[in-house]
Amino acid sequence: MTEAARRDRKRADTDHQIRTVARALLVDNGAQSVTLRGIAREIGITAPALYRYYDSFEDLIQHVCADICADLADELAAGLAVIPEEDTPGRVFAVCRGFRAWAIRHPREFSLVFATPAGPAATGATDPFGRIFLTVAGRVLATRTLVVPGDLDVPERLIADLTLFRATLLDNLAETGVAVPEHVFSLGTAYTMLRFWVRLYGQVALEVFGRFPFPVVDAEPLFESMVAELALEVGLTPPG
Amino acid sequence: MTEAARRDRKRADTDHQIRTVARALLVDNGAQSVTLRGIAREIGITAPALYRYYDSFEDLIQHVCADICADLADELAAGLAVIPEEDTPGRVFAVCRGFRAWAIRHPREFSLVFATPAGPAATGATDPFGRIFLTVAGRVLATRTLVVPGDLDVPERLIADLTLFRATLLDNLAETGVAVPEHVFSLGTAYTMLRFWVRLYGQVALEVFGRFPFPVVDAEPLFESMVAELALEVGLTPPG
DNA sequence: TACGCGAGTGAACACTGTTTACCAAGTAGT
DNA sequence: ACTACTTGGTAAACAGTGTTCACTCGCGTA
Repeated sequence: MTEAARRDRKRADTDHQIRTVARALLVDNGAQSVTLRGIAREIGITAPALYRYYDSFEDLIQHVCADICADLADELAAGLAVIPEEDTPGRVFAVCRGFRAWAIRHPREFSLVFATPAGPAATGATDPFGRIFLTVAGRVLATRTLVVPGDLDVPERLIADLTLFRATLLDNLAETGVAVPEHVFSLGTAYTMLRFWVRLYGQVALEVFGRFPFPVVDAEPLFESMVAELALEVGLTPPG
Repeated sequence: MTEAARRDRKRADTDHQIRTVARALLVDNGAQSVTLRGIAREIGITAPALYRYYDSFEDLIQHVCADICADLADELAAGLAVIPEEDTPGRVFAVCRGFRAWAIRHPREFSLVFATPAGPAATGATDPFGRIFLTVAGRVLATRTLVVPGDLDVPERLIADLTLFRATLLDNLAETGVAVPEHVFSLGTAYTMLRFWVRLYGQVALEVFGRFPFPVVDAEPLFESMVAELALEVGLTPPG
């Protein structure tokens, strides 16, 4: 029994090593240098051995994506831990700034995770980053100090999707141990989170991909002004 | 002399054919199926011959990107041509909706062009899509019926970049024959355009990539509400 | 002790982008 | 008209890719 456990641990060990090496290759030498043979060579085995751990190359990098998302989640959570729970504006800003800072510090990981068209299957709750954003932002908004549009103000045609979104959110929060009374999480709250995400993603992706319609020399004030405007709209007083 | 012209035309012909076939492969069989040998096979030549037309594979798809952007620009321009010049709200909505419609109709082209991290060199005015957005949106905003923040209201740290942006814009407009008095194109206008672009790109990219934090069943009302909100903020009365 | 399972290997297959040497055709120069 | 040169194209090769198949070798269990 202990023997089987040891064997399993060793397998999990090299499995972890595989993904670690893959990520190292990605950050050091770019996405097109992460290859089966390259990974295998780096850990001292041969390429076909990797098929004992993953069904295909695609399968491997999908798991690498999951790892990356987990790290991003950890970093956001760590940044959030420093800020008192009552300071909702501070927490919101921490998440936004943390996301941008991570994206800038890890542009290749960001590209891999966020610029790869995900099949319709990945849009569910299993989506790695979905959990991050849902959990982190959900915790913040659970303190319900936001000024959000009332349920009657959200566009009628959005109700169906927003209801689904809220359900996903509450499920995810409950799963991580945060119980949120359903009545404090209005459809307006869900709508606000969605708008947050659209602008945050747009701003960060444009900056990382260099797709602003002109050569921006310093994107930070642009980002700061956007998040300040965003916070203002939802009734958060930005910290000085 | 006519002989040389014929030769040049033939060369331009096959050159055009190359990019056309490359795009067809992209659209029909996905990005990973556009390959030098595949393209060559489709037009009845062999792979190394393509090097008479492009320096490398990367060079080729870069030109394909340019073609794609040109088509997008044409489509936006065509949609804009139907709407009278005085109807600024209609024109703004046409651009936004046209961009989304094109992205949904051509998801693979969209991914190729907008989800590929562009080196710092491509962020200049030579960037293919930069010209589109700049030109199209610039023409619209040249009618100056927008309610934009005054120059004194734009965040101080943004002035440098916004000034550069405005200069790029005016240059580009002048280049396409639209002369805009500099005083009607305030920094606030440039700022507004940037905010427009961030949200539009974020929304469309999230939809095409399937990266919303929950499985959206009908993204259109989400898009419509976003663009309506956006228009409202800049003082445009949305059409019924 | 023999069995079986599982990690790992080596060779092969069908690809990929890219380079080199070569070739045929047509233009240009004298 | 007869060279000389450019131009578009080819065949072969090279290094590398994901993937498969047959085959080991070692370890845990019956």
